[in-house]
Amino acid sequence: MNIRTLCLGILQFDDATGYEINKLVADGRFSHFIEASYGSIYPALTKMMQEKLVTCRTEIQPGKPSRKIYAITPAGQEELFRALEDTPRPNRFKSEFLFLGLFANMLPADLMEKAFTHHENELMTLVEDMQDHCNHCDNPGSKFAIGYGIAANKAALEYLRQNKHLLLESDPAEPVSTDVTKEPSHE
Amino acid sequence: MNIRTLCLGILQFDDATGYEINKLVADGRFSHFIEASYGSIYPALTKMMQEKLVTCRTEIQPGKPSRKIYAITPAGQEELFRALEDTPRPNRFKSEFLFLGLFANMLPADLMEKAFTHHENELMTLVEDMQDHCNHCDNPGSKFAIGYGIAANKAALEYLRQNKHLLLESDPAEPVSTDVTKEPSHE
DNA sequence: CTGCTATATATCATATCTATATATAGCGCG
DNA sequence: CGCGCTATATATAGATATGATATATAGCAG
Repeated sequence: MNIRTLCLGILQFDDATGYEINKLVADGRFSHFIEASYGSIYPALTKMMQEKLVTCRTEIQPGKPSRKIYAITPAGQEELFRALEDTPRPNRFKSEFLFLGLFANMLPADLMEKAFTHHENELMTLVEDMQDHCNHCDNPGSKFAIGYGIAANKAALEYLRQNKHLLLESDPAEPVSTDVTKEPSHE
Repeated sequence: MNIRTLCLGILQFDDATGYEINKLVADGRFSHFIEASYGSIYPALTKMMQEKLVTCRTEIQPGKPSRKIYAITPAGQEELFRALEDTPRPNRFKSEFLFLGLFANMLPADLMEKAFTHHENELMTLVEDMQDHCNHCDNPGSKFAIGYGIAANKAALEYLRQNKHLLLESDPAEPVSTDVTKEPSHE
């Protein structure tokens, strides 16, 4: 699945400008599926217009750049549904925060604590935004997707809260097990 | 955070060849942090060798391409820990499966069902592999990361199972049963 | 003995991202 | 009232990364 399919999919729901598509992919309702940015969206739209997969009407705005509003054509829909038949690629999850965690014992404690706090806030905000968004959403596919995201991120958040002590060597006050034979004093 | 930092981070734990780094990033212990592939790893290593951030010793194998084993230098460690001070970028999660879900009501039911089954199996395998991996893992940072992944993906899997009916046009009406016993249908 | 997988380096064409240029409007702030 | 900031809107250059392939050999299954 590529940028073309993403754009066609968005246009299948509603006509849009390149600017609007970018917003939807960066922040909005289409931000959890496929990555894209200006540099790929505008060329994709231009090319698909040449191939008659989309049409474009120009809305002149006095004093502002004209809005080029794209709409999907029947040929575009064919291409879209053809592409959707391919087995979707596996989910992609990448976390720089977790990468940082690999080096927890080699880094200053305050740096790690700052990172944990930051990440926790990030997850909280994300879950709240998604829950908010979920309420103002009627499309069942979107609702399902957001629900999926809420479930996964809530679980991650809970895991984070319950296990951060494993990397924040902070609370030795409450040792988990008393019959450990090995001295954990190394490093 | 970029490919350079990723490579330095891997080499911080152990010397490795470009081939091995690629394996670790594609499949292995370092597959949940930052994306990379041959085309970016080899050039990064070459450049970092010129900059003395890594060293390279060549191990000649008769009949096979020589192994170029890279090791991090003190300057490389400095660069690594410098880079780790930057606030990690937010987690990235992208799912083509969820994108497909947006069009559930426009696509053939069997296509959607196939996609759901496939995705469910994918998640199951992933969770199992991670649990397996978690047991044979001593590094606390790695353990934490895998635990995080297990928590999130288990929640996603559970959500999937409990909500797939929302997109699989559940026909909750009793279908083909000629038997009118009260036995709840299951399959 | 053929095909497949694994080891191992390397690069090319293509795709994509990041950052910027251009232009205007509106808003808050001192 | 101007200053900076944000938002709207298109577009692209340059840097970066991906995906596929080339090269070469070994081991294993059928």
